[in-house]
Amino acid sequence: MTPVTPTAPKDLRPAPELDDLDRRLLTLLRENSRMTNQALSERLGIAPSTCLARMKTLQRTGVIRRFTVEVDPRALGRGIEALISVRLRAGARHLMSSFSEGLKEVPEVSQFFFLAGADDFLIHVVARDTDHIRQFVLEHLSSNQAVAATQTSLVFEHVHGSAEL
Amino acid sequence: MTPVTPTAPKDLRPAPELDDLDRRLLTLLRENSRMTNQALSERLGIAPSTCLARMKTLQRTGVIRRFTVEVDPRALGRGIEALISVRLRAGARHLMSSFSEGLKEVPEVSQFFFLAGADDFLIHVVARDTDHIRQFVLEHLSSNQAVAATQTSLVFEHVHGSAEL
DNA sequence: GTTGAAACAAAACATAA
DNA sequence: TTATGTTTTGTTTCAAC
Repeated sequence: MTPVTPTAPKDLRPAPELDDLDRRLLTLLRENSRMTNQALSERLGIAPSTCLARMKTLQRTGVIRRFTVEVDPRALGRGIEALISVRLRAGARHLMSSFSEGLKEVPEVSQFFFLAGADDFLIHVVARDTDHIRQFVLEHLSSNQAVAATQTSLVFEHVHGSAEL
Repeated sequence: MTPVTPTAPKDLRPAPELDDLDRRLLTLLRENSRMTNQALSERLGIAPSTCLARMKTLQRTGVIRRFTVEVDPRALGRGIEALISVRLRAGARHLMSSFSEGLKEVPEVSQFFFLAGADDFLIHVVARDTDHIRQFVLEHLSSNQAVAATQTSLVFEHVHGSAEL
């Protein structure tokens, strides 16, 4: 029996218990991850040393995966986005793992999902224009022996959730 | 004629020209947005003051939308993800805007896309378990008069792209 | 657009409570 | 967890290039 997840298995370490303070800290960091430790501690009403200790624990235990930045795709000359659902040939599932590793490094790929259901995965791509998307599909999907079918939907708007944790 | 995008229109300000230095700076920040200005300037081979000036410009012009953090959903007791595609009733398109605003504030909603194509949008939700997802669909989608149909796919794995800019 | 130097602020760490 | 002290490191401004 092969595992369900196609790429490197993740730790199944039980989720560390987060208290209300942790959640408020994560909420603040989600809004602005460059806030200084001091500013964070003030907003939380705790000592800077405590705040720092919390943050380190959150990083060490993997609750915080990384601090990152959201970039406007248009600024990078990537004004168009698409979602591409992909179905693999029945006999080609074992190729998903290597396929996944390759995809991750393709500049147009913003994120992708492995799915349970009719389609095997869904790729979110960010590109210059529709020709660029077509080229992506031809080069990285259609030409792949493992791919049975693809379906591309252009994205009118992409919204990130902003709810509290 | 109503606009295509259902939520607040975005600036159509032309993308500011980014040079190689800007792109390298963004790449570094994407890997770790809490790197100090000094460390960033060293990696780029420029003075700290120059690095700071670049970063401020990127923020001011909207190239950098926000500094944020990626949190492991499992740590929040949200161990399961799903993608839900939604088709609206033909006469209900005018409700998309208010629908969108509401969705953004629902804690389970990680992101969503407005689409051109057969489906009207696609919602990425993060939940405790499958019951939680079912409850989300019932409460926020099926019960909505504007929704004609939904289709839920569970996510086995969610991968973020890590290609250079 | 870039720089270095100076003044200021914060981080990191240890320690003791 | 906090408060405090010390040392090291980083931020920010600005005049000058």
